[in-house]
Amino acid sequence: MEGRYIPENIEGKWQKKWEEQGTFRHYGRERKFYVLDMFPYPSGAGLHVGHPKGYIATDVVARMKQLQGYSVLHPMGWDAFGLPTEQYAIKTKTHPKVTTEENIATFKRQLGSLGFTYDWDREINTTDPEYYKWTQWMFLEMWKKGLAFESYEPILWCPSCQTGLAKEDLEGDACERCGTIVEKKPMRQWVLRITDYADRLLEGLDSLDWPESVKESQRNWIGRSEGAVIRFYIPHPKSQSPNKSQNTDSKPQTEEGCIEVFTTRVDTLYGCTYVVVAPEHPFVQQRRSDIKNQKEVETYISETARKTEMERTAEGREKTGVRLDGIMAINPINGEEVPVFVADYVLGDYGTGAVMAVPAHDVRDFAFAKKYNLPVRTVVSGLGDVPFTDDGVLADSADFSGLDSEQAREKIATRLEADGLGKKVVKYKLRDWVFSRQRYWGEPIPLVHCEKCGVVPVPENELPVLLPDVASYEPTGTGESPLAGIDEWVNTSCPSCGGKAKRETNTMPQWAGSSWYYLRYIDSKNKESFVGKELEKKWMPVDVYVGGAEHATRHLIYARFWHKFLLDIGAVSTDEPFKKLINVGLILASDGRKMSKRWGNVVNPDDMVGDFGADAMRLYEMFMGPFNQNISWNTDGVVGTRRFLEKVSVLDRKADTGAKDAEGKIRTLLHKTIVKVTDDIDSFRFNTAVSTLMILVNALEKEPVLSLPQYSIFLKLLSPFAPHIAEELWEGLGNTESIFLSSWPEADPDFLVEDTVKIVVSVNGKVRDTFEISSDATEDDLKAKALGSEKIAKFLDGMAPKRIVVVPGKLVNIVV
RNA sequence: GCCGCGGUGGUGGAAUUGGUAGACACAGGAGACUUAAAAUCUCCCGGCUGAAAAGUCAUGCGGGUUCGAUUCCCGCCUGCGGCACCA
Repeated sequence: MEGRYIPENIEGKWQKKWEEQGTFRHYGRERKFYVLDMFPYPSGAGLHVGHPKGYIATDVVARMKQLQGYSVLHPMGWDAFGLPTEQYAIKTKTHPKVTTEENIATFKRQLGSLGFTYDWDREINTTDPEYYKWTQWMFLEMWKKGLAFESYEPILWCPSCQTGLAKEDLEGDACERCGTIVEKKPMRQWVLRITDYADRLLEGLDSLDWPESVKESQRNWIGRSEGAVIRFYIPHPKSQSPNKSQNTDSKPQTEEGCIEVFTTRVDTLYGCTYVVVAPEHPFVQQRRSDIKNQKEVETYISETARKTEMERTAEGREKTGVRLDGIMAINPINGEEVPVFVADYVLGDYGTGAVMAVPAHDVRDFAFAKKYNLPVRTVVSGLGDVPFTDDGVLADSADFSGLDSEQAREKIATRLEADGLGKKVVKYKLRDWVFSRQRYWGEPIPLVHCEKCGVVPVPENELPVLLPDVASYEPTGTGESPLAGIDEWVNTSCPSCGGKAKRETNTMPQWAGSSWYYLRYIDSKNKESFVGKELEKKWMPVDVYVGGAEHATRHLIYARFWHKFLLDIGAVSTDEPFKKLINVGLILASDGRKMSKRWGNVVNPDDMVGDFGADAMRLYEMFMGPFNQNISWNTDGVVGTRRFLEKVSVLDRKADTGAKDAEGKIRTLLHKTIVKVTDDIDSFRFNTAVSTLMILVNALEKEPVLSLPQYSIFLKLLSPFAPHIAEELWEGLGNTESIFLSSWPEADPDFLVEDTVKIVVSVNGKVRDTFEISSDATEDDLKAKALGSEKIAKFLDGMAPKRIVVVPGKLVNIVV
C-alpha cells in the first residue's frame, strides 16, 4: 500500500545516524540535566519487555530536555559483579568475565533496537579493573578514616550461598537471593560504619524529592528512637550500698555491678516492676556466681541460641524467660528493688540488650508479667485499657506526678543525668554494613595482613588489586573465598615492612560498585581520579533517577552513605547524589504474575520491535498506565499505538507549504497540547501525554490542510516518544538537521484562550442543560441564558430559584 | 500492631485549589468497502426503565460538610508495600 509505515525501514537508519553524528552529545550548553537509570545486572536471560520501561521514560525526558536546550547526560552501564554469573561459571566452567561480555552484548543490542540516546562512550562496567580500581580506592579511604573495620561478631550466613550477608540482604529471615533461612555464624569480616551516618541519612531525606513510600522505608530502616539509657545498680548479695559517685561516667554499655537499659518511655520509670536482659547479654556471665539458679538460667540461654531468629521473634509467640534468683536491681529513681529476668523477647543487638519492664504501659512486658505473676503498676493515666501505651498524665510518680508524659520524660531524664544514673540517647535499628563476601566474583578487598604490621593497605599506585583467575569458582564453605586457595596470589610481601604477608581474600558485596557509579559516568575515562572536580561540580547532583522500588533500603541507602563519605573527604561537592527519584512500576505478564522463564509468560522486546516497531513499543509502555504503577502486559495495546503511528504517518500528506496557520479551536488545541505534554513529561505522567497527542492527531486528521509550522510543532511533541518516525517525517519536510537539534515548542498564552466556552446548567447540582457562549460573557449573561433555557424551565416547574451560583467559564447552578 | 500508597465500566486507565464521572486506548457489537479475508472507515458500547425522547442509580461501604463531592471531613471494609517482641 502506498505510503505505508514500515518501521524497519527507518529505525535502524536513524539509530545509526544519531550515533554517528553524536546527536545526543551536546555537552557544552549552559544548563545541564543529568537523567539516570539504575544500571542493570546483565543476566543471561536478556531483557523482557518490563526492563525497558524505565529506560524509555528517561529517554523521553532526555530527548525533551535536549530540545529545551539543556546539555543532557544520559549514560548506561553494567552492574556486573554478583552471584548469578558466578553460579553460571560454577555450572559451565565458563569464566564470569566471558559470560558477562556476552550478556552485555545482548543487552546492548536489545537496548539499541529501542533507539535510546545513551552516550556509549561513557559506558561503565563494575567488573572492569579500571572501574573497580576506584571502588577499592574508596574502600581504602574508608579504612583510613576508621570507617571500615574488622569484626568478629557473629554475622548472618547463608548456608546455601556460603557467604556472609548484610541485614539488608535478607527477606524476613531468609537469604534474599536463594530463600534459604540464614544462620548466625561467628567469623571475621569487614564492616562499614554506616551507623555513624544514621542521623545524616535520616535528616537528608527531608530535602529529597523522592516518593514518600521510599523515604518512609528508609526512615523505618534507619529506625531512630529517642530515649534514655538508665542504669540499674545490682548490689552484690552482701554489700548492699549502691555507690552513686562511682557511676558518674555512664556510657551506654554494661559494666559489672549494674545493668543499663534503654527505653523511650522514661516517663514510665516508676512503673518498672522488673528488669529483663537478653540471653546474649554479658551480665549473666559476669555475675554467674551470684545467680542461685545458674543451671536453669544457662539451660534457657543455650536453648534460645538454638532457635532461629524467626522462631524467636514470631509474633504472638508465648513469652518465656527465667528469673535470676539472688539478683535484684535497684530502680535509680526511687531506690526500689526489682527482680531481674533473662528472656528472649528482649533482643541482644538492639539498644543495650536490656529493658526495664513496665507491664502497665507495654504490651510485651504486660504479657510476660501476666504469665509470671509479676506486679502491674499504673503510673500513666489516660483513656484506654491496660496495658495503656499512649502518653498520658503521670500518677504515683513522686514529685513527677501530674506532669504529662512528654514533660516527664524530659524532667526524669534530667534528674537521672544529674545523678549520673542515666543519659538521654538516640538509638537506631540500622546496623553496620557487613561488607565482605566469601565468594569469587566481586572486587578484592585491597588489604594485606602482615605478621608484623597487622592490616596494611595496598598502596594507591598498586591499585587495582586484580581479581585473579581460579581453577574453581566454588565457595570453599570454610568461610573463606575461593581466592584463599591461590597461594601465589595470597602470599605477598608487606607494603610497609617488606616481610611475609597474606592478601585479604574476602571480596566486596555486589552493592559496592553501584554505590558510586553515577559519578564515574561524568568522567569515565579519567585516570587521575574517579571523577574530575570541575566536571563533578558541573553535573551533580543527578536531576532525575529512575528505578525499581525494591532498591529503597539497599542500594539507595548504601549510595547515599557512600556519597556522604565522599563529601566528607572532599571528593564530591554535593551532600545528596539523587535530587529526584522516580519509581518505575513493574510490567507483569498478562496472567498478572511476574514475567519469568519459570512461568513461561515472558514477552521479549525483540519480538515486539519486530512485529510493531520500536516507536509503537515505546509509546505503548508509556501509555499503558501511571508510570510508577504495576500493570499487566497486553500485546493488543501495542496494536493500538501502532495504529496511532499509522495515522501519524499519513498526516504529512496534509502538510502544505502554502497553508496558513489554522486558527480557532484547532490552534487552541495545539497550544494546549504543548502545555500538557511538556508538563506531563516533566512530572512523569507519560500516559496522559500520549493520550493528549492522540486527541490532537484525531483532530488534525479532520483538517483539510496543515501549515508547516503547526505540523512541525506536533512532530516535536511526538518526537521524544516516537523518535524514529518523528525524525523521518521531519526530514521529509526538507529539514537537514536532526529534529532533536531544533527547539521544543512553547505555547503562546494568547492562543490558549478559547473564543467560546461550554457552560453547564444544573438544577440542584444535577446537570440539565449546556450552552456555548463567548468567553468574555458576564455573570449576568450566563444567568440570563441559563434561565432562558426551555429545558431548565421544565425543571423549575414555575418555582422561583432560591439561589443561583455562577462559576464564570464553567457553570450555572440553580437552587430551588 | 505502626507507617506509606491505592480501591472508578468487560479491560488498562482519565478527571481533584470541589464544578458535565468514564478522556484516550483495548476488547466487544452493528454497518460500509471487498469475490472473500485482512487492513481501513462510520456508528454503538457503565447498570436499570424506555421504541425513543428522557429518567434514574452509579467512582469499595456507611455517615457528614456543601448550591454541588471520585475530589474535603469522620467511621469502617479491602488490596499492595515498608517496619515489626526495636523497648
